[in-house]
Amino acid sequence: MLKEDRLEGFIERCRQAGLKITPQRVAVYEILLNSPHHPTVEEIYEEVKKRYPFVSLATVYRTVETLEQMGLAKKVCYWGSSARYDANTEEHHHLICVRCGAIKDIYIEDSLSIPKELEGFRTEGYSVNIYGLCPSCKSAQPDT
Amino acid sequence: MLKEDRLEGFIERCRQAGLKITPQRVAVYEILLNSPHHPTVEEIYEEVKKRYPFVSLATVYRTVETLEQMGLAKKVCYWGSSARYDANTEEHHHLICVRCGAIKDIYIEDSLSIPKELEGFRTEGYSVNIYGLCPSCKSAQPDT
DNA sequence: ATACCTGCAAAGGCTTTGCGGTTCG
DNA sequence: CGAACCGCAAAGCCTTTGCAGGTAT
Repeated sequence: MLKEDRLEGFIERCRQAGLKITPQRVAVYEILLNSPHHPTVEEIYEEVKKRYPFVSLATVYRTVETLEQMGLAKKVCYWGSSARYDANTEEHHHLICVRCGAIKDIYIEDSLSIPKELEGFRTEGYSVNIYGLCPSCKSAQPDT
Repeated sequence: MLKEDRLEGFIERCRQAGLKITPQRVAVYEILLNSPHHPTVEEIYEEVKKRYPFVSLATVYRTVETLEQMGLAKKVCYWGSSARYDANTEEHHHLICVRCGAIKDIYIEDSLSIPKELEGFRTEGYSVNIYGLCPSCKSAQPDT
């Protein structure tokens, strides 16, 4: 789906839900849509600040939480440090740098067929995280 | 590998590394070995306190970090809340309850063959997280 | 004896929350 | 106009750290 359409869809869903369409809110989602590197809240905040210098970090936190509840973004957790967000709703996996925490979307074939019921759990989905060193960390740390 | 052997191995490796074998340290590892539910640091702390009432939370944090560095435990991250630890070193995946955060080890066949080099990353390993509702949360929340 | 380790308490990040003023619809 | 939202600052977790006393080797 195109980004413009996704932004439109977001605005439409806000209307339906009685949520106000504020410039900050739109900016956060738009920035997230255009960030392939799964930014942290802080990073989103820095971007939003370029457009709205008086925005507060709390607003960004509140907005990403709203997006998550609407199913338009996912919190991507990783060892330590802070949470990152991902607005890519297609099926995909993550390539994660164990040194700097960078996250990259990856589309590989996987033939995992997860049963609806597993060990008493009702399953809803799954994710694959692949760990490694990203190109820049790889060259910074030749061998270990 | 048997738990007793793993505990022995841990003690042996501590000796080699010049690390002292303190009762607290051993207790943390032993408790982790016997906790199939991937306890949080707080939960490990509560268990250790049953044996050593004066243990401090900081010690548990320091010990799990040591275990992680030795490769004997892994930090298992999950959305929100606090980190959990896993001393199971066999290849396995995780079944995670999205409601209460409980984590269960799972052994399913997966035929993911991850190249050593992927999108410029040097890969080291991967993990599969399957999300869902655990038995007790499932009954507490019949349908949603 | 002497590293290393522990407990305590304080400090440090990240995230959430309360509140008064503001803005969208 | 009124509900929803924002910015600010304070408070809340979880986790780490500094320090002085204690313990394993």
